[in-house]
Amino acid sequence: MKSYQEKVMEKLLHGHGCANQLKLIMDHHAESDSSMEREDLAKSVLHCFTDALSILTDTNDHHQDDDQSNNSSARDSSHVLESNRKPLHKRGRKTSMAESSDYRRHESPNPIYHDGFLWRKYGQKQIKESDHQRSYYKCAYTKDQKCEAKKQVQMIQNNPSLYSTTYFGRHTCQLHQAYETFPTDTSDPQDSHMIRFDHPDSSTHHIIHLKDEKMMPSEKAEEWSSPSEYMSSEVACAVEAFGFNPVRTSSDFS
DNA sequence: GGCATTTGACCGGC
DNA sequence: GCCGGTCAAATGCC
Repeated sequence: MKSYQEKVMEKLLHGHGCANQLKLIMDHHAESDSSMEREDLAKSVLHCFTDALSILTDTNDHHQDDDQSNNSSARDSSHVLESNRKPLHKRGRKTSMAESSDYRRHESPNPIYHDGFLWRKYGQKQIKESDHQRSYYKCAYTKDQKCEAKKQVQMIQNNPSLYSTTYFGRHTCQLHQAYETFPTDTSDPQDSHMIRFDHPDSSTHHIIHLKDEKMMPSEKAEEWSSPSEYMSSEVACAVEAFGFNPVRTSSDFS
């Protein structure tokens, strides 16, 4: 019996082969003008990715169950006594987060912007200069792995709704651990997916929000040399034109 | 019961 | 004193 990794690899290799065929046809479109053949190949690629995602989704569900039982014992052993709480004078801000040099901003129509990390909400405030409340999130691994990444989410526009997500600090948590517990519910037809690309010579990053794109497993993205190896040619061309490097992918589950 | 979220209070910077 | 960021008890959900 095949393991789920083998099943996923089989699907991905098939999809990769179909994508290569599609690319060849598109490169030599003068010789072959079969739109039906291209459409079939595109469907095959999409189908392979959908199957691979389904397998991963099922597997993730089992991993989450395992993780929950393992984490519960870890939490018990790291139980913090009441007397170990931070003194009151440690509370409150030290410096403005917006004045921090290490922050990145992203705007999205979706308030629940999934960037591949797990976040825990720790506050919400009505901001004077805005009509909308601002939500504060910490990395879910703040305690376990002393990850100090944070983000703020705030609605900046009503119609159409637009949310600003500002990131502070860098994740020091183990990425693979975050992905293993990352929900990947693809049952929703409105489901959308995102890819993050870090620019090679700067600290900026760019995020592509993909509707109806089926993505590959995030950990694979770092192994590929070209975006065309794991995403649709349309998106890959756009990404390669920008010269960005793929870093990670994620999917919405709202 | 355990977990995440909500919410009011607290804190430090300005 | 105002404001934004954080804490932690209360609350809700599963």
